[in-house]
Amino acid sequence: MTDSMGIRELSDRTDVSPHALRYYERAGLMIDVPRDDRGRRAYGDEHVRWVAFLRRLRDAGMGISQIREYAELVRADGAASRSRRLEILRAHRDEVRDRLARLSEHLEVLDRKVADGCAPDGT
Amino acid sequence: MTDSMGIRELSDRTDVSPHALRYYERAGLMIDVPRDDRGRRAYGDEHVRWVAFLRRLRDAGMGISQIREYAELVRADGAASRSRRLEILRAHRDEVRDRLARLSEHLEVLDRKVADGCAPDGT
DNA sequence: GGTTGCGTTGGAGCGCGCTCGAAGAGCGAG
DNA sequence: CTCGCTCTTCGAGCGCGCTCCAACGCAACC
Repeated sequence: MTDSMGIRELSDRTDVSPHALRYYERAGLMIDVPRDDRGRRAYGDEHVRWVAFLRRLRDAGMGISQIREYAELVRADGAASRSRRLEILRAHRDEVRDRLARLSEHLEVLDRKVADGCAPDGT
Repeated sequence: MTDSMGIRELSDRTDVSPHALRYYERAGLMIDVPRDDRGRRAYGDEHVRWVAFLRRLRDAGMGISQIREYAELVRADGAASRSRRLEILRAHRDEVRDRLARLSEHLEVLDRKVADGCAPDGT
């Protein structure tokens, strides 16, 4: 009854490749990953949650370096950094809003072009 | 009364760098760009429209190679390729719709986290 | 003892979309 | 004649986010 999992299992549970998981660690997105007596990564459920969160930020377009910043805040200061972390999240949320707006404008234009059968010159 | 413009002017009008404009040409996104007697690119208004369209597709997430495919259809077949071109546009529009849906889900989650003040573990 | 299997590390490579630099041509102005 | 300007081509370089390899370690199984 180990309650910890190897890299393969975390990979399976998060749908993130072992290569990418090691990369995230090197890149500072996962700090202080525990090891077993043989030096192998030994993850717990909290890592499943963290990777899911991390992927969410990535999919929302946040860059690796900013996620690292966030991860370091969590690691170093915990609760004390909460307001700074919220600020990061809020700022990124605003960015996502903007991208959403621009993207739906693109969608509109595309829809119109498709509906019109496109201009004669292809534009 | 030249009615044609150099690369700098097209750049200014489209907000795309001269380097990028040359790159687009090399990449097959702009075909048969006319030259003046000194071998310099001589663009017309149709190029302004084409670059704007091209940037629209890029901003909507279409890859260079697919835009090239589209450009080649316009060039080679003109009106005859219209249905195939519409198909490409329609397919990409559907992709944009999907990305829009996923992005707004990310926005929702982010909004919720920000509103909740985030989970204690930073996720 | 050999092989299989799962893990480790460091570092190279890749695909994308530009971006930039070097070297040079052709023109007008001073 | 030289300077400065804008343009040309070719090819290298870059930032991002992985992705993959080579070489090795260690335990278990036949």
